[in-house]
Amino acid sequence: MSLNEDFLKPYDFKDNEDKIYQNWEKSGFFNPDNLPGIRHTDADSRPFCVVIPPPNVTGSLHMGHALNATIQDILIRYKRMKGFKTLWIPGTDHAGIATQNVVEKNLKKEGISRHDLGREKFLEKVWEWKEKYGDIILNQLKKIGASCDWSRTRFTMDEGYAKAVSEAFLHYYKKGWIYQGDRVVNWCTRDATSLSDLELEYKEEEGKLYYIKYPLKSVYGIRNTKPDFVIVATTRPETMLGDSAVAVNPEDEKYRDLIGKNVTLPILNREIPIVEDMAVEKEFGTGAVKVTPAHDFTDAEIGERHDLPKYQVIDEKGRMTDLAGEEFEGLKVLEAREKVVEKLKELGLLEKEENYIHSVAHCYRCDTVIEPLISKQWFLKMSDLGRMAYQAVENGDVKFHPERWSKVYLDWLSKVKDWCISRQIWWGHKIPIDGSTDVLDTWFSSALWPLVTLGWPDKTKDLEVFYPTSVLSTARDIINLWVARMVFSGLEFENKKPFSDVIIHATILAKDGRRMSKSLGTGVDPMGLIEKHGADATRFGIIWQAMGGQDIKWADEHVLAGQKFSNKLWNITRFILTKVGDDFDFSKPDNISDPTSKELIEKFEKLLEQSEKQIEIYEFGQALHDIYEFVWHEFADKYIEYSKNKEDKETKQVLCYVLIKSIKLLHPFMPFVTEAIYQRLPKKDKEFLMIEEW
RNA sequence: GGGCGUUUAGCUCAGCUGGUUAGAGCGUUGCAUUCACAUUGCAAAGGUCACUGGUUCGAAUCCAGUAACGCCCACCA
Repeated sequence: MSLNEDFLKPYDFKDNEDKIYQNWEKSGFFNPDNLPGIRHTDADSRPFCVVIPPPNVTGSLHMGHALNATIQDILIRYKRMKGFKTLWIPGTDHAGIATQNVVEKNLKKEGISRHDLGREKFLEKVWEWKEKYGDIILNQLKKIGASCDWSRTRFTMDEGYAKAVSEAFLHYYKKGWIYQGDRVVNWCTRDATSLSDLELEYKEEEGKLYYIKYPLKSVYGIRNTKPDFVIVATTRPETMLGDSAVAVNPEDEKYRDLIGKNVTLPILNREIPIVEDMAVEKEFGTGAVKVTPAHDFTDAEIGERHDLPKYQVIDEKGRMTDLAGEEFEGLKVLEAREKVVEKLKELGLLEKEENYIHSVAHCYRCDTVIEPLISKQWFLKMSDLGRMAYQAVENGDVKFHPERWSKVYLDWLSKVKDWCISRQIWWGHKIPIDGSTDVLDTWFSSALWPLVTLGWPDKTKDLEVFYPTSVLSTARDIINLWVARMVFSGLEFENKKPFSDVIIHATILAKDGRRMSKSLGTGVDPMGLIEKHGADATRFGIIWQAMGGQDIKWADEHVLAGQKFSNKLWNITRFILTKVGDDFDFSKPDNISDPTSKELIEKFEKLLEQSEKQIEIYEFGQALHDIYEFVWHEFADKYIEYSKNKEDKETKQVLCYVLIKSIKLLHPFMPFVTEAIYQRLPKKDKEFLMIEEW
């Protein structure tokens, strides 16, 4: 027979990948409604459904996305070929603060701030931006071969989503689980919004520990033999202006006699009490601590226990308030710090200062130092929800892979605090109570993702058929931020866990083990790899290195190996087509008489069985290694060489069988080249390898 | 302060429940090009499996401890 002309040169991914993807999309088979019925008797009657962790609309694909997309696509393609009704829902997240920041930054180039525009106009700009750039990342997913059902694409601020979010909020509200409270929150003075604990990034910083003398009221001017001061140590002297007590540990001998007495707060000359509290560490500093209930989390709790007044001395913009006193009002925090220290020196009340390294919270988006301050926020009670989410994993309803990540999840939930769900930004879902200008934390809407993508709160067919979904694959850093919250949302609103298995995939690091990041210049761009080596090769390179969930120190050469492997498959096919000519046989050989052939088939059968097992337990890297080893070194290097001086029908049949089965086996990993090969096989009435039986 | 992970060939990593000469990819060296493929084949070099001690007939693998590196959590002001 004559070969297609393109078979006469090496495999060219550029000639094939885009074309093939378009044909897949045109076929409609990404949509389970169009998929030919369940073809397997062993297929579970349940469909197989995955929701994509929606990437931010601001983003473009990074290596983590590429890994995660490949993992999900492997599962989806494998299950589709196994005959399951298979659905992968794509979409994007509005990513409140992140997106608002990007748009603000763009406006800044034109010299405009969001306040110049006003809320409504600014939001128009954000929507414009979203329409223009929001789909980039989805198109990049197509490039990598992701077989998502694009007709079901969702956005966390689309119409249905807004309805769902408000329904969820009101549901909690009616249950009495949502309340408003004056609380110390993590405040980003740049973004002018509160942040949750999970949105912070701690960094080790060099600071100073200041030892300040607070004059003892009761002995002031009476005796000079005993120390006249209580000395407290602090890294933030400016907050002393908001002090309402000094606290000591009740078991601390040094201060036992002083409990209940008063000291005079220097500078402001306010009289404040000395209280006892277990939260105070005897060993730290002097063992006595200043208490600033409006600007510190621990202090707020101490204040609560002792009914202390709260003096807010720092405002939402990070400037000192009138309560800080005339000479400090209006100063920035750091300016105030300097001035307070100066003043204390003047008064002779600064005992000493020490260099001190401590970790300081920063905004994870804009890197500004967090200012804990008291403000009115909305909270969601976590006691019941937290327990529900905890139990789902504890009793094995939801399983983590690798299992060890369940510990991270359980540890966090076992001491979870109420969730501050309000944010003072503009881009997001408005809190559905009249008069509130706050928006909800982005994760409030993300928590509903598996529900809303299937139609909730409406009782849709999709919800009935596909909920709960099967597997969630995601990164470790959002186990608490996102996974835990989806679990309790699912249980609360549909009475069912949102998914059974959670894959926590590897983190891809730069080759030297550092984080991949744009600013460090350590990032590798997956789109660049696809451009250079093809999507199959990129997927191969990624999965080749993804062994057992271990972190990956990225090594490019495996992508090259993947590209070579594509070409190898191509040439194996070319050889077999040339050899068997019109005798191409798609049936499985039985009663093999030739011992070499028999041995090969036995090995192959074992590989098939083993690969299936490995995919089922999410050991994709190992599966790929084994398949590669067999196809290249058993089949090509040995058997094909052996077959060269054999012309019998049996040998030819074995060649055909192993080839066709191998490209099926590899299709979930390398969908393009395998499809390209399949399309060139002499088979009547064929559609796509994508929907062939595995 | 807690928790977790890693340490095997020059580099990136496999090695499951302990069992013959410890494997792969890339790299290196030698040989082979009218033979499906040079994006190739054949062959070779290269490892006291972090360290110490223990269990065992037998340990890269199990146990205890040490060290180095990395990550996460926590209210040390």
